[in-house]
Amino acid sequence: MSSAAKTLELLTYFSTNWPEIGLSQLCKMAKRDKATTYRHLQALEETGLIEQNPMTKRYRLGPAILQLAQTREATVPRKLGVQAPLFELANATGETCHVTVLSGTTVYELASCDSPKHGTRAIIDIQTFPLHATASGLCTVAFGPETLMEVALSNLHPFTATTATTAQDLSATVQTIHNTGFGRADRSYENEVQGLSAPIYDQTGHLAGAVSVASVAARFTPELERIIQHELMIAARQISKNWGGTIPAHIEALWAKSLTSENVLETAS
Amino acid sequence: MSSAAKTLELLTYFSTNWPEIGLSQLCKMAKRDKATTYRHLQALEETGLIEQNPMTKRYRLGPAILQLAQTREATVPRKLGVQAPLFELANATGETCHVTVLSGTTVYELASCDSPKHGTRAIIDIQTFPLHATASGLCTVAFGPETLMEVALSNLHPFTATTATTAQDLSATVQTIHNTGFGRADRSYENEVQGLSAPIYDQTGHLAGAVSVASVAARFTPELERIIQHELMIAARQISKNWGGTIPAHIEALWAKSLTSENVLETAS
DNA sequence: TATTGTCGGTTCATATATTGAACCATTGTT
DNA sequence: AACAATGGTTCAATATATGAACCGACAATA
Repeated sequence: MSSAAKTLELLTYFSTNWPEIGLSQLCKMAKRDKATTYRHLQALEETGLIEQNPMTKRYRLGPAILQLAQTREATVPRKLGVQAPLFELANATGETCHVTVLSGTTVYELASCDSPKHGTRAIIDIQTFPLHATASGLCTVAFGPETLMEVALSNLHPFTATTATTAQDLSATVQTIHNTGFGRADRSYENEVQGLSAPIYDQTGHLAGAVSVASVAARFTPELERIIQHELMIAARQISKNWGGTIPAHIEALWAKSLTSENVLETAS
Repeated sequence: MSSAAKTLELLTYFSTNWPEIGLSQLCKMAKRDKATTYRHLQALEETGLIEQNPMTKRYRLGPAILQLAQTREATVPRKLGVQAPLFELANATGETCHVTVLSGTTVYELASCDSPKHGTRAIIDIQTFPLHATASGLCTVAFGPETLMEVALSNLHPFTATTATTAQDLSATVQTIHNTGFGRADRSYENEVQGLSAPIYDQTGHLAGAVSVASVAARFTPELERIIQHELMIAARQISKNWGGTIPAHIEALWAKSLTSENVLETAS
């Protein structure tokens, strides 16, 4: 491990819960020598990536980070951070994929990508996704701010025969998503479309949107579902990373459980 | 210079104007060896501070920066970044000091600090500063968004005999500020108060607010003015730095000119 | 199609910069 | 007053960074 890498690694110990760290503390955390760590901190301080609180003598993240973040934001907009993972997802699943973002109480489409694999494709041509009927919308309701449920309930337009049109229906659907970690819309928006989705997080630590796969219902099988879920996890992790966030531990846990239980199911059948 | 410092220095070459840099390019800019620079970039990439655009093979700032910025913002709010420099300023000048921020078209007080030096102090007890009558307000009009001038013109309330009450007056006052780099309010808000101020910038590169000193007019002398200006420069630079910004070159140039010309004036007299 | 220049990336002997145990000075606690 | 933290420093030992030369890939040029 290079000296530079060791130095940079120190940055990862600063967080909202642990914003200021003293020299000795940091040594314990990073399991490093004091002299070494001190010099590393010096290097970080020179660049303004950290600064020393003159009162407490402890170190905290510095102002230079704000500038860098500014140019990162200006340079790599969200849409750009989505392209590659979405393309991968479309290729791996052979289906049409979307990324949606939550803005206020509305779920907008940010980007989409068709797979060239099949002749028939699910074609979703909308700019805002209904909360109660699409995989993206449901996923957003499930993992987004709680007020979204009210908004969803206020418009339960029945797109198909299976659209959730009562509070009970919707609540049950969302509950399932809470248990599995994946949004699921079973022909509830268009008759021949089966949707699956996963939540995306950004640097705020809150849900920022969802990534989803729209399959043609006719060729939807449990096996395909498992493949899609697997690829959704990858895409959701990557997009979250590109947006400066990470998938929260409880969602990762749901995914892990979700996959193993299905394997059990499969091996049992 | 430590290897870590060299590595970190590479980050400074990324900017909004130059968001993506190839290996060879970066070597030229930093005047470093290719192998070395490559390894440094690797270290930065491991931490997510930079990433490589897979299409162009060039490097750009990475998503980890967003997370760090998030915790920096959560950890060190603006008000905290002001305290130390403001305290210094109050001590050095012996006067009452303020920091104001521009939000929309309003200038709010963010923090203030009294010097214990004098028995008589300028006491400014307002939460929003009039644009046309206070040093902070005028400074904000001069260096902030251009629409502010219209807002200022829409309310030329005459606080004192010297308050600018016509478009011509205001325009002339602002012009002076454009020439000197310092806001100046000559008994124009309160009869016994002489205000001086300097602009503050944040990570967006735009004016974020102003730092000002309110002197008791009775003891205001050219010499004190020079001292205050000098201390204002220091405070404005430091606060800007703490907010992730820097004083733009053209303002620094004004300040440099402003000070030398006054020195000439003084030595000539 | 051969030539040239440039790109990102790699190798390896050299030597330089990093390392950490021990040490010091301060501060706060018992 | 002794003690146990803290942040910070020193210096010999050595692990680590360095850069000239090299490679393969690509693009422009002739």
